Amino acid sequence: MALRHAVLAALLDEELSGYQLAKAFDMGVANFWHALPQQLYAELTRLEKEGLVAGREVVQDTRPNKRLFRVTGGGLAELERFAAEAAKPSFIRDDLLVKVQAADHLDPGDLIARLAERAAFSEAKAEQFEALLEKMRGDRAEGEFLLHGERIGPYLTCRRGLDFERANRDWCREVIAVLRARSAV
Amino acid sequence: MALRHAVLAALLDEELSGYQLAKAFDMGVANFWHALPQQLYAELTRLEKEGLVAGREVVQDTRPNKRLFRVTGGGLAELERFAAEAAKPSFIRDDLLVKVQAADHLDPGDLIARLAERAAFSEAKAEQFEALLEKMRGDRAEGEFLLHGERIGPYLTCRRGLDFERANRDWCREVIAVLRARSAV
DNA sequence: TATGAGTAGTCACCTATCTGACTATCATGG
DNA sequence: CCATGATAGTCAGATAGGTGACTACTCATA
Repeated sequence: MALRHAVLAALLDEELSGYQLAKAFDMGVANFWHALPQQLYAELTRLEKEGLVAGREVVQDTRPNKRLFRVTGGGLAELERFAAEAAKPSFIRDDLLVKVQAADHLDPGDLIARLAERAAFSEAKAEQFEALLEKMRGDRAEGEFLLHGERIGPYLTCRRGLDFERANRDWCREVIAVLRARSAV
Repeated sequence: MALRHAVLAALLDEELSGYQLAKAFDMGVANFWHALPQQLYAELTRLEKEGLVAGREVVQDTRPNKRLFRVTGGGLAELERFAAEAAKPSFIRDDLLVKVQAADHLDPGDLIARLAERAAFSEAKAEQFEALLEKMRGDRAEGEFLLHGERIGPYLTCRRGLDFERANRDWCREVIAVLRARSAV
């Protein structure tokens, strides 16, 4: 159950509402975890009950009221504990890879269409990540920022996300090229 | 529910028992999916009930008997259907990334230890994949194999797995270097 | 003046996946 | 002769994660 830890990690730098957190999980946090809003609200409720985050009601006149959450000392301790235990090895789990595995027995046209979709998606994601990275490091050079910046955690995970999406995009294009070349023969 | 499709894809080229399938899911298939033996036996039972795979009993005198499964016409049709529908975008979901996201608030020593573990793990995985790729393409050059080989699906997914693990390894090493440099300041 | 998009959040259910314990038999090494 | 590991498979139960439907208010725009 690392969703709870992903939530804690995302709340470390900013006080966020469930709604804002859901947005974060669609952007920056998406580099390392994914969750739907419903899961996040549920997790925040649990975390608050356990004292790992603290919420405070913010009354807004022009919009619906919201609850902002921040990580408590207990929450930070829980993250420390989590960071100290061995991380489970991660693996790709991807529909598209399953389809390519079966490529020799399937219609290449369908496959090429899926690969092209994914290449475009990964390209767009990569651009988002690049923009995020630029925003985080400001006008500093990357080396300088990584050595002296205050919040490098999100930057480093975003870098991993960027490389991942670029690799996805390149792989999709290579597979498309291979399938096309074989069809042409 | 793509586990069923991962199982079908894995059974396309070879007739396998549940036990052998579990081994495949620990090696080659691990490039795109992961599952425990229990899940595989359960899935095979379901697939057989739906007529997507067919099992046959093989009596062995020296070992316990086993059931070998192959994909039926219905199973292949199901894979075709699956390949034609849009693939869900995949995302990294990784404990280690969660930990790095929180890096600015945690003990760097713990983190560096986890990163070093992962780098070693990814390095080992990458070597396994390299060996698998060599085995698959035999003495042919890669370009030649991809153009004229018979079973390129598993090769292409393995290539993706190799790149993924190499990227993991490199990223871990970079993060370690950054954390060390900041500690030294 | 509807209509849709954005903000903010909740409920109920379902299914996928993981954990841990279990039964067998045979082969190998110490 | 006993322990270990490989082969081959099963069951029960827990938890994580996903799906779909829903409320309610405000703002912009067509």
